[in-house]
Amino acid sequence: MVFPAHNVLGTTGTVRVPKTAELVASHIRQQIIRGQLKEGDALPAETVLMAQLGISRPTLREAFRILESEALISVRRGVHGGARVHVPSEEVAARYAAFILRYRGVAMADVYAARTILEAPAAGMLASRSNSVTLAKRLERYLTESETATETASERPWAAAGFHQLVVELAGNQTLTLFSTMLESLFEAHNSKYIREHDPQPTEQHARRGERAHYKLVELVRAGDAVEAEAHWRRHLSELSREMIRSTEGATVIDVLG
Amino acid sequence: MVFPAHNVLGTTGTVRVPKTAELVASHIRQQIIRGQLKEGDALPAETVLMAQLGISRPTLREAFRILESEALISVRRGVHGGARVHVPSEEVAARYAAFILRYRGVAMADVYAARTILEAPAAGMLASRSNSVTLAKRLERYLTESETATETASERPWAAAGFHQLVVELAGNQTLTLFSTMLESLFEAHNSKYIREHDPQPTEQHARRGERAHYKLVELVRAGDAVEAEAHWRRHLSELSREMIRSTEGATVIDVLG
DNA sequence: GGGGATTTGTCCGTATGTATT
DNA sequence: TAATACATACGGACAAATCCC
Repeated sequence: MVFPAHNVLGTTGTVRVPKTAELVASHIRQQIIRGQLKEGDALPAETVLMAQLGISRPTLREAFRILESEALISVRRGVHGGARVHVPSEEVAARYAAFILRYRGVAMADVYAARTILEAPAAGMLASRSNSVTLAKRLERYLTESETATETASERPWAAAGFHQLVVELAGNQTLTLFSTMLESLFEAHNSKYIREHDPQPTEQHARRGERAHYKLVELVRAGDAVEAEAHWRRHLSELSREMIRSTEGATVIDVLG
Repeated sequence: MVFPAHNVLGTTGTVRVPKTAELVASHIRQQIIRGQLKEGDALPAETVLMAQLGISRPTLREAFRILESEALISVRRGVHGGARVHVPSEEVAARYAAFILRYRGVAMADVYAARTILEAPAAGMLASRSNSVTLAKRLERYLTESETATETASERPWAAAGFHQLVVELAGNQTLTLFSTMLESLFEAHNSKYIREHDPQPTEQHARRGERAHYKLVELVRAGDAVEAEAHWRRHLSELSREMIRSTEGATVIDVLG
C-alpha cells in the first residue's frame, strides 16, 4: 500500500487536497466499518505500519489520533501495547450531537421532549404489530429479570433506561434505535455530571410509579391497543421529563465534557 | 496555558491518561463550542501556538488533525494560511451515525422509515399549535418562493428537502430538527453517490404529485387538523420512501464515503 | 520484587511544497 | 518573476510506561 507522498495532483486549484494522515485514517477506518478488522484486534506495531504504508512516524501518529478521537482504536504503551480496534460506538455519535446542541444553546428540556416525541410512537408501533403478544412477553421478562438483578437503588435508573431502550428496539427500526441510544447517552452523561456535583435523590415514590407505568405498557401492548399504548407512554415520558428537569434544576443547558 | 508535559499523575493505575494532543484539541474545541471562537476566526500560527501552549510541533499537529476530522477547523498553507475556525456541522454527526449504521448493515429502507416515523408526528404537532395559521403561511411562502427560485429541474429535490426540513423545524424541537437534518444529510450523500454511478431520473410526474402533497399539508395545518395532517404526511413520506428505494434499487445498504 | 526489553509519547532539526505578495 | 511566510512531511533521539522473567 502506497500513499501519495507529495500529493500527486500538484497544484489542485480550489480542490481540497486530503492530507496523508487523513487517507491513512480512512483506510483503517473502512477496514473496521466493513468488519475486516474486528473488536479487540491488534493493529501491527508502528514500525511495521510505517513500512507497510510507506509513511513516516509523525504521519502515522496523526492518523492514530484521528481514529482514537473516534474511539475506533485505543493505543497503549508497553511491551504488549499498540493499537487495538474497537467497534463504532453510539457514545461518539452522541458526543458530536451534543457539540452541536451545546453550541446552539439547546436546553435539556428540549432533548427530553425529543425523547417523548420519538418513543411514544414506538410504543404504539409495538402494540399494533401482529406479534404484540410475544413482544409483551419480552418486555415483561425484562422487567421481572431486572427486578431480581437490581440490588442497590442506585442501579435502578439504569434498568429503567434499559426498558426504554428495549421498547424502541422492539419497534423494529434500527435508525430510530440509534437515535434513542444517543439520547440515552446524553441523559446519562448529563445526569452523572450533575450527580457528581449535587446530591442524588433516590425518589422511592417516583420509582414505584415508574414501575407501575412500565407494567401498564406491557398490558396495553399485549392487548394490542396501539392508540392507548402511545398515549400512555407519552404521558409517562412527559412526567418523567418534568421530574428530571425539576430535579436537575440549574443545569438547564447541555453540558459537553470533551 | 501549560499542559502537563509528562502526565502529572505519573502511574495512573487503570485510569486512561489523555494524551497531550487530545487535551489541546479539547481546549480549542471548547472555545469553539462556547462561541469564544467564531466562524472564520483565524487561530494563531503554529509557532505562536507552540509557544503559548508549551508544546512541540508534532503534538500541535496531532491536535490539528483531530479538530480537522471534526470539521471544527480547516488548515491552509501559504502566506495567509493557518487554521481557520468553523461551526460544528450536522454533516459530521451524520457521518458518524452512518459509520454505525453501515457497520450494522442497516438498509437505506430502514433510514427512510425512520424519517417517516420522525416527520409525521412533527406535521401533526404543527397543526395542533395555536399559531398554526401563521405556520401555514410560513410553509406556503416557502413553496411559492422556491417555485420561482428553482430554474433547473435538478435543483428541485433540494427545494423539496428544504420543505421537509422546515416542517420539522417549525414543530419547534431543536433536537428533533438535528436528527432530521442528519437523515437528510444521509440521503443527500447516498443519492449523490448513486446519481454519479447511474442516470438521474427526473420523474416529472412524481414531482407534481409531491408538490400537490406539500400544498395539501399547508391546508391541513391551516385548518388545525392535527390527526389528518399527520396521516397525510405519513402517507406522503411512505410513498416518497418507496419511490426512492425503488429508483436506487441495487444500492440498498448505507454507503460511507470517508 | 527488581531488571530488562519492547512499544509508544514527546521532542528537535531539516527539507520540501504551496500560496500570497 | 522572486521573495516570503506558512504548513507538510521526514528522520533521529530520548523519555516514559508496561509487561515478562
